[in-house]
Amino acid sequence: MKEKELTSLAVFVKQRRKTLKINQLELSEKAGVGLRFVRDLEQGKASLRMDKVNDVLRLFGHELGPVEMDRTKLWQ
Amino acid sequence: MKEKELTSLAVFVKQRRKTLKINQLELSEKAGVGLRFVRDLEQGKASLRMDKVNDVLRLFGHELGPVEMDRTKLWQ
DNA sequence: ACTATTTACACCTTATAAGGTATAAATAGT
DNA sequence: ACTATTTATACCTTATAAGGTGTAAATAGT
Repeated sequence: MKEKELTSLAVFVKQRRKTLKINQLELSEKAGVGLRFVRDLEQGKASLRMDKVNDVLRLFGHELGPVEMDRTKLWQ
Repeated sequence: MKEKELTSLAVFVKQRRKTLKINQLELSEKAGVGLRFVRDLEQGKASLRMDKVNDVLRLFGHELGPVEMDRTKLWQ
């Protein structure tokens, strides 16, 4: 049981992709990134490159920016 | 004249650091990243690793997340 | 203006993300 | 249940970020 933490970013991308009714391959092509990258992104990999993530987010009219940490994370 | 675009993330970090009255070296130590990384971050380097950026943002109670693109960027 | 501190930039090495391919698992459609 | 499609995981190579060191430029303090 891996229980990998699903980040809000991962959830965001997956949900947006679903709304567009496209699969990971199509998303990767539209974004100009590799299929493997989209997979890693939706799986919550933490060490991705910002510029590549932004290539994907741009399709949804979004980009990476600093947001307040959710308070449950603040004390560890 | 380089005219490197200063991203909102870069500005955010620099401003927060200033309010804490610490220099780049101190920030890098607190965050557990290299000095060079902090420099690149404040200079707006686009290809940084998300996890390292988050190591810095955590000090300010923030983290990377998807935010709406500012509308001026939407059509190029 | 002078000096000390801080920040920027270049070169180099090492660590690792990105991406391809292949396979397995999961999910959806009938 | 069966089958097709989609998604996840592993192995490998290549590209490049991270970080150290050194030097130059910029900024701040007097």
